[in-house]
Amino acid sequence: MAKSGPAPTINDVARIAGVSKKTVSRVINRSPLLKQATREKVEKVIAELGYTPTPQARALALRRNFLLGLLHDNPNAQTVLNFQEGVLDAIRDTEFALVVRPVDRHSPAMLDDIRNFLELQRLYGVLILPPISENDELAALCREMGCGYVRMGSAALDEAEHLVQSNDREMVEAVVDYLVELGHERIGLIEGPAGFRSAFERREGFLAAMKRHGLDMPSEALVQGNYRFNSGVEAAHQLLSENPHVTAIFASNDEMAAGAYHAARERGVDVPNDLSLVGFDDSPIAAHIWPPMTTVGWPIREMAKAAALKLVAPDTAEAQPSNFPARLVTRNSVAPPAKKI
Amino acid sequence: MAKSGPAPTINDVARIAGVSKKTVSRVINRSPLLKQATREKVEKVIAELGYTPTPQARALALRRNFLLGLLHDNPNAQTVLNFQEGVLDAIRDTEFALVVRPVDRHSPAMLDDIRNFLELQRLYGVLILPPISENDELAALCREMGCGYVRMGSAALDEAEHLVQSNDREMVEAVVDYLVELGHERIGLIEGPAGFRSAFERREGFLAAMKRHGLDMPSEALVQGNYRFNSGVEAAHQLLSENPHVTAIFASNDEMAAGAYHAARERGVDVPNDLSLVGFDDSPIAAHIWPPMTTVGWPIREMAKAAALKLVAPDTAEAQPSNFPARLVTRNSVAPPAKKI
DNA sequence: ACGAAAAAGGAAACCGGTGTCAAAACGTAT
DNA sequence: ATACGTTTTGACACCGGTTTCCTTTTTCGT
Repeated sequence: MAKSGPAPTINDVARIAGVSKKTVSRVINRSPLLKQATREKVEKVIAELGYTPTPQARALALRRNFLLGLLHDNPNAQTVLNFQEGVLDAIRDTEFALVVRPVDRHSPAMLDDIRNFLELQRLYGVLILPPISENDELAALCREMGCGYVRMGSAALDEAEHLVQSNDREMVEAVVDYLVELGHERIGLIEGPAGFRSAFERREGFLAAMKRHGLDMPSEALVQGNYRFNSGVEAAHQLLSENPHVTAIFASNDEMAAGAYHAARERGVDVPNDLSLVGFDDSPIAAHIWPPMTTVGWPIREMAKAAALKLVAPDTAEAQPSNFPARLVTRNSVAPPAKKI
Repeated sequence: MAKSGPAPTINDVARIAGVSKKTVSRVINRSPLLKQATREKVEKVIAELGYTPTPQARALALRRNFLLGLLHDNPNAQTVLNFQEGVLDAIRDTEFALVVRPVDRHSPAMLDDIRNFLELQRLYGVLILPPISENDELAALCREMGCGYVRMGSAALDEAEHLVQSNDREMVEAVVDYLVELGHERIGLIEGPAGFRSAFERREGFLAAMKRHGLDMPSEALVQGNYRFNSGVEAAHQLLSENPHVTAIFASNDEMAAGAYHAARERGVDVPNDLSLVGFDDSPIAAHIWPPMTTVGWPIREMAKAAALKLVAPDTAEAQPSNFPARLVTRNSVAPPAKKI
């Protein structure tokens, strides 16, 4: 375990073991056409020297590197971090590493920034998180740059082969079923911003379920937010002003649902007794708010792992599911409606 | 803007410009000993071809790569993400990239994992976030591996030259001053776990300020948590049971303060009228909880940027501050105490 | 106009791995 | 013992940059 001086190279190993570089390379790469005795001899030297091949030399020789990129626009910090962990699960004990790249989807220079980034780093592949995963120009850019990619999505996008998808729509339907089962009939919706696939899917799921149950859905019971806390506050105020009889509200994500808590408190309406609230995402705020929020949770980490495997080991990835069922996380923000008015 | 086929290399540029590789290399590296005419000729070809040198070849030739690592143990998702953004601010438009590595500080294999990681990736340097930045063995490991590092800390650690530090202690004193000014005299403390430098500093700051104001600090008014939400709930229950006269509680971080909200609600005590609560960190939960929490906020992003510059551009970093003043973020979880009992 | 010093540019080796292809070693049939 | 087909190994070029060192060109004083 000599530990100082420059790190040993393949040449050192070859010289000491009395074989050629190529043979050492074969040992490293588990080539099957090696005599057992030779392999062991070389492995012994490798162990003694503590030799590790450098990824940069391999990258050069193989004309590809071992870097995965994560492109995201921070919809939710905990989600992003969980995602990072999931990717790490997939590439742990491999030579791959994960480089992160937050981007600003509101910047007109976003695509150019990403182009420069890809040009400079020559990544093996990138994982793209919603909402920018919905950007088709970005996907086209990756293809043009010869960079592998996986788009995480909340619905079927066009490039099915690159997508790890999920089933937002049916989950929202399940939420409505659950509320209806408890007796709710007047349910409000705080939807997400226009242009977001997830917002679209969640709204459609909601509307479909309401229709299926033969429930009335007046247009004032649908208010749009932008996925942020403050918009949830405003949307809930508006919704409750215009629809005082609403007994439950579904918000397209937890941030906005938390905003609705806030608005309810300001109006003196009690959650869950006067008003049931359901969010979506199971972000940490859902567990920490009072009363703890009923929401829909994703196995984000598992999805991230599958997405990363799709890039780095497409063969094993085929054995992985490409659809990850979410589940309803029931906590205490939902109760049967108070008696009818 | 021809965009297909393999990316152009330095050889292509040299051939087309009619110069040698070395001359192209000189242009790229802004060598001063070039004739203006030659430089322009080469630059023109570079622009036409859209040539970008690959970092992996440079990495090999220069015997160092352009990867910064982020070692963290997710104390707070938003903090980690802000930190990532700050690092990106520092390395944007450079050839550096940021690779992330969540670790598990409770795993006995943590150091070995990190050793393997550093050995494999040969990073240019790593940024270490609290709480694992307090691990001296980890710092020693980095030194042994010849890997640059910066430890983010909430207090003066031994290796001053590697640290971007902050002033927890005085900030906590400011919190106490603020509470005392409002008339609070019986103030409880929920401190962080043993072994955390930040927890230590915050407790010492608290105790010093109490003493300075001549205020009594019975030992039952100090309860220990572990920086997590649930521990805050339990600690607050214990504290309020044993000290019913306490009018304010300072918790060493926002998560635990949020837990204290939860406990207060369970006990039917109103925040802030019956009990003032102050947290530390200004994490998103502080803004989203009801009523919004008064807390202490760090300029995390700026600190991250400074830390990254310290690694990649030590000279410019010297011009940067190494101490970043936090500020008290006053929201609505603090009120003057109810009339004395 | 000439020679010397300085400036500019190029040839070849090198960084640490991998691919190609031929040579060496080995086993077996004749 | 010889010939032949496999298996195992090595020599050498190459990936795309940088470095060292040397040659060519330019500049300048006299």
